[in-house]
Amino acid sequence: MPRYNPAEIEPKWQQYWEVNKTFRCPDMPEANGKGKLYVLDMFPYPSGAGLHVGHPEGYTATDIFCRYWRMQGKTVLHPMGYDAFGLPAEEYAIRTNTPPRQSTEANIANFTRQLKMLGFSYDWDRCLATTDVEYFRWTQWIFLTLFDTWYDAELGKGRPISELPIPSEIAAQGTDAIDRYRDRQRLAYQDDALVNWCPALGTVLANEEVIDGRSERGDHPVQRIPLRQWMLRITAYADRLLADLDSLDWSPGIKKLQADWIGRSVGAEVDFAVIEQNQWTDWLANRANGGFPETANQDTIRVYTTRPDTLFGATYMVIAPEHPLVAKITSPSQADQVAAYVQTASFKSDRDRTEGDKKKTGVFTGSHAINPVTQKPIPIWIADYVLASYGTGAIMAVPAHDTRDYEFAKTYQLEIIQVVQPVDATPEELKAIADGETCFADEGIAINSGEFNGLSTQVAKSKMTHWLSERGVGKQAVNYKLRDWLFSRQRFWGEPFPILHELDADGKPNGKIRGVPVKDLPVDLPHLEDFKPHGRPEPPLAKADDSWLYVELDGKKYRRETNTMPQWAGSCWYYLRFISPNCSTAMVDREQEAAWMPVDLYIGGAEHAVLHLLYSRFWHKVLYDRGVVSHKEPFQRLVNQGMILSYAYKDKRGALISGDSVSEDENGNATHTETGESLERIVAKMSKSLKNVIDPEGVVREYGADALRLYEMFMGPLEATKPWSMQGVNGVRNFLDRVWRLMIDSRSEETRLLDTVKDVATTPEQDKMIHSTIAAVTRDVELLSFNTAIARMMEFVNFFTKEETRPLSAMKSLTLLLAPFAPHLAEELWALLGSKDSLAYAPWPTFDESKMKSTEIEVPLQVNGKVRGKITVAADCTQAELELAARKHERLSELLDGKEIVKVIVIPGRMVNFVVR
RNA sequence: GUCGCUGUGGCGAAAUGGCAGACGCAUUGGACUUAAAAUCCAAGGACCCUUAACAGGUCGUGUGGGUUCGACUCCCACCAGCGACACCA
Repeated sequence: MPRYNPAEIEPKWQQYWEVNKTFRCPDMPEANGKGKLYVLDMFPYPSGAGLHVGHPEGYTATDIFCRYWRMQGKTVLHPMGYDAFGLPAEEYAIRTNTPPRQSTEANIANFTRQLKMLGFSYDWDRCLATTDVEYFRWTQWIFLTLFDTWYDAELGKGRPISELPIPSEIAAQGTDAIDRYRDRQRLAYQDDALVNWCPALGTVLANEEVIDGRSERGDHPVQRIPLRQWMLRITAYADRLLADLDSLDWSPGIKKLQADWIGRSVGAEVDFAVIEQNQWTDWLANRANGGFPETANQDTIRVYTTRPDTLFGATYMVIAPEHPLVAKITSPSQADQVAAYVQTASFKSDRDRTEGDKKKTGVFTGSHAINPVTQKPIPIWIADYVLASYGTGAIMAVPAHDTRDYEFAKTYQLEIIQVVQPVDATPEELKAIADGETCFADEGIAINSGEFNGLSTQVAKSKMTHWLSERGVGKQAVNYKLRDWLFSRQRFWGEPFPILHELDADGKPNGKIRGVPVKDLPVDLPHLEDFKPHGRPEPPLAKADDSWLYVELDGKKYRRETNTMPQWAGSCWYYLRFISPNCSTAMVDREQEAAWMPVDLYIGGAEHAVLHLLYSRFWHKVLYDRGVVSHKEPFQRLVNQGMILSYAYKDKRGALISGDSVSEDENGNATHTETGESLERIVAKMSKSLKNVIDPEGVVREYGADALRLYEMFMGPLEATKPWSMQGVNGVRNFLDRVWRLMIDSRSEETRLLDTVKDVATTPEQDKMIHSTIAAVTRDVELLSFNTAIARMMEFVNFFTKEETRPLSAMKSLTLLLAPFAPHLAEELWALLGSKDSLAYAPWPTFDESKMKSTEIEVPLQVNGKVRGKITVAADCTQAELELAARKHERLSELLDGKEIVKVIVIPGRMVNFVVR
């Protein structure tokens, strides 16, 4: 009667673990254990929809890893929490006019219930949410630290703002000037930025949250408007964020993604004088004395180029429509055209600028600048293919050697001069380039470039840069695609900034700001009556009561900052809080931080490959510079789980059919169960619109949590994208049933071991199976190759199912191997096999290699690489013996008869190959 | 457009230079059963030849080429699917 019944044993063991605090992690790693292991999942956003089958994929992988290493004697830190600020909760609040905290807490409770149902071995006592006031107290504290830090480029290190050297001319202007100077240097600073304002969402968005001119969330249009915003100076850390990637155990793909996002390039800044040609000699002489200025003067346009070697080919210039010199250099005759163009560009979203046929547009300013090497005047154009936010917002255009400039020059009939010659090109290609019929953007040999002729691109670059800097006209420069991080949001449901704006006698901000004193943290969110956005880019917190909004401190009146932080803020440092979640004196306990960091294994989806990881690394480095943490990098090893897809079905009209009204025949042809119409099967992301969402809770109800866990791991490699199949779940459930029946008498009335499970010695053949399975599962778990580990356990079970007697020791080994994968079933069997305690800390089985080997092995015999026979020989057979045995093989000797044997390859224990003619 | 990942039976996959398809699903056959379910056992890449049977042969890991005694695996070129980025000078 007693069949394997997960509905009964799973809640039982979950309760056991909870009551006994089986997975509570000590404050510090065990002194006499085998070391610490910090394994982290990317914590979820607790959406109202509950758990998705994608969540348990990574969580099961880390859980198996943790349970395995606990059994191997490591002290394991394995926490879980919630990234709970964010737009959906606020949108729900706006719809229902209930505080977001309410729905957030309900969602968290639901997520926790669902996660516990899957039997993960988290230390739930460490659970936290980014929305906990005691958590964001420290998020605000970190912001104050960023606010209190400037980046010392010479030392390559963030330092307290009090240590910032004040230039004497600033100091001479008094304390207000000093304050303004300091505010400009802080890692957290305010700037009038062109922001992505999304009217539909009522907020500005980070560049990364805008996709093709539309919001990533909700797909609403986004406009660019100037607004005073908080920025974080992540660009100061660009070099370190790039260089320290080397030390990390991440996949090359993710590293490359990060490196490309940072986008470091080395080139030169060059000044082009916007003057008449007859003023050139004076200008140059002036530069030769004064050198290359820190910032460009009013009469020059500074450009950034990665190809200074092509300067002789710079036949025109382009500045961005937002460039500060636009008004100054526009000639009266061009003023109308320029104004119209600039206005059109400002209304264009990024999508309009980049999408479509990408035909380049622009307008002539009427002014010219002097090319510093040819000393000839070249026209200055305005075009939106030049971005204000990269480099200097201006370029020298070299149409012969840059595809964008080439397109533009062709459109407006601008001059094209070839200055680089390809090294290997056909005469036709050479002619096309020389005639301006083709653009050549690669490296080659300099031509038409005066004294630089004949130099390779690499040499010409450095010689040209040197030439320019000697004359004070240019210098070597490094640029990054990475921009400073736009950190403020005009939303309610986020961390308030711990910043106060000083007010003058009239109650107007006077431009001075200060941080909220640390002792006054946290700054909690105010109570709001109304959550509806008002459609202006002014934050909802501005609607708070005066009692919250206005503060008096040291005799001065202040108004609170009303922006809130983006969702990234809380997730930037949660891995640190898990180490000492209740520490009330610091964001993380110093000693515990040093003991547990870095995170040894971090698993999550690839969608966070760039932003979350980059932002976290940035904060971590600032905290490192300020002595809060002891390691340069937070996440030593990173693994991205693959996406789980699902089958969806379309009928002939393309309409989507729900999976439960589809039947498939043995060839995978799908038909509609009601109409009999044949359907097309596609594999796609799970979505409501495709009617192909799998609900993990339903799977647990029908098959059990152990089956769900096992299936998610058995589907394929962790990092691969793979489609969900309910039949596959049934398959692994079947395996768990077989494990149960291997040991448990399913015909008895009460749950008890089978009579065939006996405490007897194992046979050599059984030993071979036992030890090779232990060896394989151990290796596979360490490599995160869970699908193959499960396959090996299946082979083990298939083998012992056929054995008349099942030695108790073998059954115990299997139970322990299975424990990380299917912990509920394993605990139940472990108890039935006679143990009183949980197996969570039972020693992992060990293997003996000498018991894994057979005495005899079968070796394939090949002729010219084709298998023509097999022989069975002793496992330790030598090369000579093996060859001799092969020659004696009946069929082989027939085939070899009369042939000339050119060569014999003998690999002992593997194969024999005769090469004949 | 650029970069990255992937391509192996009806399906999910395994094997990273040495017997392709472990393991699982689905399928088929058998045992058990009055019967069914469940369970247990077994078969299976395609094609060909021969057969009562054992056996034997050819082809086969997206396509085309190459390296090698030997290639799913390494190299070159291409095709397809998925994903990311996308005027970054």
